[in-house]
Amino acid sequence: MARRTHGDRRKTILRVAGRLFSQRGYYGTSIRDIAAAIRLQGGSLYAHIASKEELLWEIVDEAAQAFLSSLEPIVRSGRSPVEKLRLAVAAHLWVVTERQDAAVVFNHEWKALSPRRRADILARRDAYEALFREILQEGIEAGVFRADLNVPLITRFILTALNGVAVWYRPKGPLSPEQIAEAFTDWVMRGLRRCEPPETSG
Amino acid sequence: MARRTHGDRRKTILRVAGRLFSQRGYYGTSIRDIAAAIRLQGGSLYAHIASKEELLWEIVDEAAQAFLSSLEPIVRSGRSPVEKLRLAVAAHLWVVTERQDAAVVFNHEWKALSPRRRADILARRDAYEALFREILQEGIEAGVFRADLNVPLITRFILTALNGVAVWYRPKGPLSPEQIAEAFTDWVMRGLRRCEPPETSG
DNA sequence: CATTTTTGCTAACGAACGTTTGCTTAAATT
DNA sequence: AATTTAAGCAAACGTTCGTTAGCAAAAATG
Repeated sequence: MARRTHGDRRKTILRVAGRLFSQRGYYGTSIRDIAAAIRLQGGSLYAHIASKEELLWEIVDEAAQAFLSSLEPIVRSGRSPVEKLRLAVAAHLWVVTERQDAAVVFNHEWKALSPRRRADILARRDAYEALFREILQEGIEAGVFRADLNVPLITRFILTALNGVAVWYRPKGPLSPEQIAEAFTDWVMRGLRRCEPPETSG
Repeated sequence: MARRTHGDRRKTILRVAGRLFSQRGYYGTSIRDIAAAIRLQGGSLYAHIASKEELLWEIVDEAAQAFLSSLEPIVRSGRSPVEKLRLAVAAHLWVVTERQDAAVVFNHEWKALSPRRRADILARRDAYEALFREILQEGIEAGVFRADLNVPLITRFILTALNGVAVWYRPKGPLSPEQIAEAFTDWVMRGLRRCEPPETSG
């Protein structure tokens, strides 16, 4: 059976820290806040963690991994640009809704990291954005997306709008991640595609 | 001539506080940080301000005013929905680029306000969003925008993408606010409009 | 020029911060 | 049952926080 309690506490701490960091920010959350949320004394956390920044790092690092590892196979697949974009949007929204706190912290609190770790996260954020740009670029070169798109700019618009979902999404709200993905894809795609007569009637 | 220095110092403090709050966040910026940036001692600021939160409030309140007062006349004008949306996007981006720090602080640091002030800001933020929704709704009812748009959702996407510009925009960068507005409007509008043959040649 | 007001300094306040220490209890291992 | 290991507490460390008090220089006002 191995051990039961060991590591569980640590995961609880990480989960609670993620929630508080996402709600109040890194500097707005104290070690004692995190401890109190699981009915511990502040100092007791240090039996499980090395430092407050380590907590932030683990949350942000895990989010970076989640984003990158979900997008890479899509970009590398042999699908069409349109299909790639559709999947990429869905994948991004999957991470954003399934790991909401980590996504918010990843997007808003990376500045609180040490310079070395901040640089690491920024590099991976850039790599992610570059993968997204690749899809748009490919679509342009394949002639399915309009050639006059400002790819870096539009990519940023898309990613910003998608990341914003992490801030307002509520699992018990009226919209499922799939519905959000569909509405977003549907709307975004129209802005990208070259003008063609509609395929369906209506 | 009235007084020369009076009020200047205060405005300087507000400007510097806005910059630091936007770069490091409210909790990540200390009174001594702000003071040091204008070569003063921490305590000296209190000859000009009542509290740190007052600084945050003035920045956020001013931004709220700027956003609302720039959008209201557009929504109330007799223009077409398409023209209203174009102007609204341009106005939003004008505020966001011209008062960049305040816009970032308005979007990211309002949580640090006292409950009463936070509620005030949230109400005005909601009012702003409602004005934006009105434009989309009007466009649907006029038959120029697609009827199947999820208006609250798309409005959120648009505003989030626009607010994101406040984070990455650089006045000395390659893109002017006007270029950003044009690319954005151009792209967004295609996702909203009902399919029609283009009116203009080219 | 005298005086009031503004501006800034130094020093300190009490509170909260992240973190460490030493001790105790509980759990797991032999 | 004895012993090692893990988990948590209470208290304190040194630092930084927002803010205040008392005093000095500078500027504006009469």
